[in-house]
Amino acid sequence: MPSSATADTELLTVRIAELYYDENKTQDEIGALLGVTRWKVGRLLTQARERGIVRIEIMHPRARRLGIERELRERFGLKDAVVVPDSDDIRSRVAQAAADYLTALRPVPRILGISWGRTLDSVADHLGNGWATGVTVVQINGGVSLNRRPGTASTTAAEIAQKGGGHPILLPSPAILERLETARAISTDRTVAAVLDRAAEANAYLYSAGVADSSSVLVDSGYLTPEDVAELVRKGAVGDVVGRYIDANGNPVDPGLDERTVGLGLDQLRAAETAIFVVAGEAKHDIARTVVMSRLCSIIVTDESTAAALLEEQ
Amino acid sequence: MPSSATADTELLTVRIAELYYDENKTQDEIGALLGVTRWKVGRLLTQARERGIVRIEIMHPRARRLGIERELRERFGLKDAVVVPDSDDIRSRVAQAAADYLTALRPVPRILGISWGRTLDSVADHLGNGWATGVTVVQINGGVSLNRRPGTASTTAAEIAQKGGGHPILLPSPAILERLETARAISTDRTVAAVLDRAAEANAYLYSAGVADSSSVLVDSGYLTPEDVAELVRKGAVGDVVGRYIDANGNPVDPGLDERTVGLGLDQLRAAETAIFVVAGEAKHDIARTVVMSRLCSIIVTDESTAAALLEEQ
DNA sequence: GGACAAAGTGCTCATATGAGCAATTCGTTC
DNA sequence: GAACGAATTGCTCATATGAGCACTTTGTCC
Repeated sequence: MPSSATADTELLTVRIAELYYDENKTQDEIGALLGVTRWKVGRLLTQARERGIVRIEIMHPRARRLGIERELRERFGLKDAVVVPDSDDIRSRVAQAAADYLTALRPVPRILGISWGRTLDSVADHLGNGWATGVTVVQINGGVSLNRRPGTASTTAAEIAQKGGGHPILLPSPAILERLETARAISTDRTVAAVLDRAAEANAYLYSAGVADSSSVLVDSGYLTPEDVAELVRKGAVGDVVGRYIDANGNPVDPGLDERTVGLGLDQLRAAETAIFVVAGEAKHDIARTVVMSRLCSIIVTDESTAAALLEEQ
Repeated sequence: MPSSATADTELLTVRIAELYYDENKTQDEIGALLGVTRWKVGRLLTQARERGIVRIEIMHPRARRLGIERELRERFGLKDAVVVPDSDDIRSRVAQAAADYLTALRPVPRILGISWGRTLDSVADHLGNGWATGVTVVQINGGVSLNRRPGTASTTAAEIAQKGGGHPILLPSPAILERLETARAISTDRTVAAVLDRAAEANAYLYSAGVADSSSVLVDSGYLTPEDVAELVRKGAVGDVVGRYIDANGNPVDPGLDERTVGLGLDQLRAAETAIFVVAGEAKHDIARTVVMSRLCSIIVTDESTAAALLEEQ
């Protein structure tokens, strides 16, 4: 009777698991109690764990998924990856994880380049005081908001700098300019150029990405109209990274627009030793894939389902 | 900064737990990796388990709650207790647990006394072939169904006996008789008396209990009318055990009715070495309490929430 | 029925781990 | 600032545990 033998073993396994994990008896004791050798007890316990009869879970808002992180690192050649288990407040948990990562980053960065947006804001909130000592926080893309949400970009930088015992350097420029000449003029202007030079020297970058649709912060802030974005999408735009719209291959969708965008170039980001990319949420799966595949980041901080989406193809 | 120190420790604990349980690294390795001594790693792991950061669960239909079982044994002086975790099919899981218990019972009973009803039926179904060798299964209370469900009681006994390689002995009598004289006459009748004698000799009893309301099997089978039951409830009936209605103290509610009930007496059950009581479900919390408190059983097989209800009072 | 591969078993031994204890640090109270 | 008790730390040592291996059992194919 093979099936009943299997059932017997399974039942035995369950009893053993209970005695070991709930009653914390020793494998010897269990063996004596149930009439099996302690080696068999040990083997059945291993099986119980492998077969999922015994489930060990780490229940904590700051828990991570190290297994998936390893897969991401290996699959995409990343320097590091941080994956947070799915939950109802992923955005906040991912931001927390990014803040934790930044805090634990060694060597402590002397200059940190950051983008801006809702995600970065949230990371700033989750950072603890003293996360660094005397850090210079430089904006890496134009940050003056044209419409509402005044000062968001600058307060993010200020908060991160202040909590790291340092000071922010703001990029005094719009994100996107209307005319190419203006963009060139502003980029070479002493005050702006100096900031971009500091940005280029940063030891680490921390940035997020936007989705290419009318919900974009760039639309919200008045740099682009919903029609502009629709046009970009037609040309293959997946989303924006530090203000620059890219296609599925990670290249600027619209070279003209790209030239009118003020800030660190994508290639500078690609060349960076430590480029930390923070993404969360279903909507950003596509742009996340693009960023990771086109090697725009060396480190990713994300949620489990985004990570799964990245890993699932072919 | 006390709170931030606490937060740090907690975060460290989470990291340690991940490395230990998910990545199965050794405590040494973890210590080296995170810059703490291996003893601290060990201590934090213990804390993590105690504080519920690490949750170890045994996910299996036949899992049990040994901790609660121990409490039940101690609190009520039971010989044994079997508690199954709550789930959506408690009835079936509890029946399975009872079947498992019976199978593992040593010494293997030569004579088993059983009651009948939905619960017992289910236990019979869950028993495996060869659970005993040559067992005699005796009905301990009258079992002829008056209305529908013909033969239910006898098939239960037959199934248990057959699977145990033995034969059933049926009690050829109604559960409750209308007149006292008939009851006396039938109980002293050779065929019935012989069965009751065997029942009294049983090495173990297995029975369930009914709730005192119109859903009772005794109503269903036509022995009592819904009005009869309503009257009994008025007199304090909580439910029935082997066909006998008892009050909260475990005494017969209606001595007249009790005398007209054919089967093993409650005191015989109380005196038994091995009286296994199987109950499941919210509705039976009260009768379960009564049975346990009035020492009608020496072993209880039940679900977690029933057990919790038993344990919760003062 | 015999031969062979696969799975399972009992064991040795190196290693990982928890209990228990002395030394230290920390936080409080005077 | 001194004195005290409580918590925390690093450690020793006994014990629990898993890896690896020879041996046995089981199942399968000819």
